[in-house]
Amino acid sequence: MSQKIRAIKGMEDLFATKPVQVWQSIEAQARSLFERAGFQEIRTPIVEETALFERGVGETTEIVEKEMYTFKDRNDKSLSLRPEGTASVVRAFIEHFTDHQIQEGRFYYMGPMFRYENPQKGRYRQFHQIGVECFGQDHPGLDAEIIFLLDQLLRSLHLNQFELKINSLGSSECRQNYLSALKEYFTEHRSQLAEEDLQRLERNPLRILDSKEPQSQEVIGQAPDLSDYLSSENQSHFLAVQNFLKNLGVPFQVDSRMVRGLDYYEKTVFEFISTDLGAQSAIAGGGRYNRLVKSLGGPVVPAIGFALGMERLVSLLSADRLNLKSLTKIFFAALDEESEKYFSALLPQTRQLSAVTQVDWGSSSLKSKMKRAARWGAEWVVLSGESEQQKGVLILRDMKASTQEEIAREQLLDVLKRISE
RNA sequence: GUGGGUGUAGCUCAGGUGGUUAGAGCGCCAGGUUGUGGCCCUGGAGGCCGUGGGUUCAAGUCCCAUCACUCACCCCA
Repeated sequence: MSQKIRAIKGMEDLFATKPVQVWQSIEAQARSLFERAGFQEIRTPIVEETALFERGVGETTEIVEKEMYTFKDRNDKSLSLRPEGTASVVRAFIEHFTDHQIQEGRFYYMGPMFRYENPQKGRYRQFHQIGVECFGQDHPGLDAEIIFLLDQLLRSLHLNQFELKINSLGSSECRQNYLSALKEYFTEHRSQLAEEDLQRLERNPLRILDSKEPQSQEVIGQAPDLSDYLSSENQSHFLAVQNFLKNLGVPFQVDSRMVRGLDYYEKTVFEFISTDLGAQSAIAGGGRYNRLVKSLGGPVVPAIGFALGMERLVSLLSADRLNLKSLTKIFFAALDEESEKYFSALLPQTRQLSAVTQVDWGSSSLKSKMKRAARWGAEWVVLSGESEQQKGVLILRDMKASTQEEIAREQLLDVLKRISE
């Protein structure tokens, strides 16, 4: 036997009926909500020039430094599979929309993203995101509207057990000031920090704030607070966001230690987390990125967006709460060739029914046909063999009740229509 | 990249301190029941015990390596 080819590590086939239905219903719900909020779908390529992500996501981020699927094409150009959605949407926005007088746009997307990481619960190399990007305004009301949209989506899916954390990172100047203050503070107290965190001190002091090292907690607790370094304009923006959220009835917690891993965020950032998701607690996250459009070569256009992790969300949703509707299953069992031809000729009409219909081709025994019907989950079996042929009738079996009746051929479609409602 | 756990039948898993022909449940196939699924009974197929090497008279079992899966760190959705 030749070597079995398997799916790539961290990439999954999704095929079982129930999970697929859950995905479909999430996607449908998202579309419906987003469209009503004035967003239009955008589908960008999965592959982009590597430089887009380097400049967009940030060259020193974890994602770009060691998690990208990067390769050369036949022309020796460096390409990468997208590790996230925002950079591509911004690129497309600059390419197609910024020549208008009004530089605005509301977009949503859904699709696979790729990061070369070691897989674990809630983390994959190919994973799927649903995201939203909104260009053109820097208003706290919009920040709240975007958060509300995401909150609404999660609630409409009957997701329980999640909470919203928000924070403001301030503008880049505020952040610079804060960063140096933070660095100074941790350097002073370096003896009390854990080994791990000493390394972070060099690379990215912000990360020490959400360190889980027990040893460091005390120092972290007394570290300078980002909120003290926000400019008054940023402070009032953040307060306004909170007030708008209250108006909208969206519960939230301010977490002044929350920092996010992508470089482009500033001002409002937020994260939806779940307590019963294992170590990967973030279901969705996002924030404002007012300078990204410009730094990718576009005009100055403020923007805000979020991304939602499909796999994580799906793992939290129980299929029965989504009340997935399933169609009646009708199985056609033909016992001779004449009956096969008859069922075949019937297909154009049976496919009009709001039912799942399946013809069992081939000359296996009735017993094995019945077995197949049961295994498939058929609720009804339409049976035809030689004697039915001669009498011009069919047998309709109710699999659940284990009863059956003879019906005239002419009545079949009416009867099927009735049972599939 | 680092650490832990697990790899035995299609699936879920048993197989003290090495010992002769590797098991169970479920599933699958056939028959009991000639044209009727589930329940029951009988029978059957299906295993290089992840892979490679080593120790031993003897390895599913011990040792080393390697691969895969999985959880966790890091980071993120």
